[in-house]
Amino acid sequence: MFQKILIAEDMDFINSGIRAELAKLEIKEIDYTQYCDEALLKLKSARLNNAPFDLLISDLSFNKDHTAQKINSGEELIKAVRKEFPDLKIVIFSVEDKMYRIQTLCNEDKINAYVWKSRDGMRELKKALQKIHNSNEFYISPNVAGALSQNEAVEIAEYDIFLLNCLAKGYSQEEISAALKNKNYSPTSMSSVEKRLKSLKEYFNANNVVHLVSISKDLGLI
Amino acid sequence: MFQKILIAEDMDFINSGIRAELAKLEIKEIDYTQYCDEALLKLKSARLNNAPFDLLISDLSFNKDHTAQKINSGEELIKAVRKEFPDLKIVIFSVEDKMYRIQTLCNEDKINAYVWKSRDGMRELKKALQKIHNSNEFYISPNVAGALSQNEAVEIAEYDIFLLNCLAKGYSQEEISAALKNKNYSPTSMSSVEKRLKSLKEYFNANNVVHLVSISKDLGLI
DNA sequence: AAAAACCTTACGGGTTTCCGTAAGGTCTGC
DNA sequence: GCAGACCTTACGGAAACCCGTAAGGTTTTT
Repeated sequence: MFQKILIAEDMDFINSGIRAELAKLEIKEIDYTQYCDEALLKLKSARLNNAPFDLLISDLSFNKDHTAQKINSGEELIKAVRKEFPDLKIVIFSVEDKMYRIQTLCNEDKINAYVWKSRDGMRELKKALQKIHNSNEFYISPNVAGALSQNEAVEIAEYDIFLLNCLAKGYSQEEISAALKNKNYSPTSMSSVEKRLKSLKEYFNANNVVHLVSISKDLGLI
Repeated sequence: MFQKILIAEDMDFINSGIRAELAKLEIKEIDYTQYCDEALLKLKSARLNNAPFDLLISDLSFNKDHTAQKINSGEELIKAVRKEFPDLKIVIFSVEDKMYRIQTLCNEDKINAYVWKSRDGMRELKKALQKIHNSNEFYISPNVAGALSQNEAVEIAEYDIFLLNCLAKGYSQEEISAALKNKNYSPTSMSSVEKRLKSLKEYFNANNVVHLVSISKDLGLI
């Protein structure tokens, strides 16, 4: 089994749960942190001391608190870790079930397992550790596996996210056009905004822009 | 301290964490369940056996699974428990920070503590147990205490929630009027819908209906 | 180099929403 | 019983959005 595991999880009651259960698996060393910056530091420090971690288990959302952080989310942490440790095995343990975010993590950040924080999340976490330790197979919780089996990934550009965010904030199309100019996006005309919104509505099968924004919130795009 | 505690929490990894930490507090008996129906049954059964629980710690959201339930949420569980056990101390331990839902629980369901599942959630859970055991004082996590200190609670009628849900589903105002007639709400004219939406926008300080729906989702109204 | 394809923008017309006003009905207070 | 307040609805005009078409510029393909 894994010998040295780092847990990056901001909630103390979840940290306790994971540590209590993993302790039963005869894992020699289990360390943990509630902060992303400290997680990266611990990984680096361990490598320098010739006693590297062989697994990182990380949450995705880290609530802000008084401690200023350079790395503000699990996604940022995973990117930073993957850059620095290309071969380290990484398990995401998250409540997130939004298709868009899971796809990005699996396809771009090359995580080794995605475990959904469901009722049987701990049981699945253990299964995932078993599976990825012995092989290079990828593990994903059955309930969210559908996020990856879609024929087409949701490919929404940063431009579109910006549009949707402007809509959600109550901007008119004229104001959206002005905001696009402000941020040096291209194109910026109102006609472009109209056309892009029309195609987004078609893509998501939305009846109108209210529906579009509602769907986007449900999908976790904004 | 409390002698016999029931934990109603659907996630196994959180159950583990809470039990592990509470075991350190010399609480004689800690039972748990992942299902609402079973929670109510356990409370009733214990009373019948003359060995009642003196505390219930419950989550709010319980994901559905294959096991059919009559009670489908923490809110429903709390209502049912409060009806049957008026004096039982109840602590909510939840990730929920939406003002609207917290207000309803505290004002209507008379819970004894609301502990937000934050980074220090476990530490706060312990503080809450200390506080409510010794007295009838109410405990709420500092971070979400603001939800109760608002001068006016958010008082949105069922009619308004219906309106907002229709909007989020992409209905036009004409379609909303028809849906209101269908459900025997009153009033139902398009003019009434216009006027009610106008006043909701004013109430929430929304620029337009897209903004209104976005705010409503953020507040947890829909 | 030229043609074709694609992108951006403007524009006009239709539809929906927004907003205020007015009329009629109901409820409340005197 | 009546006046005043409030609610519901209709309506008209303005504003915003929706949609297709057309023109000009840029990129790609031949």
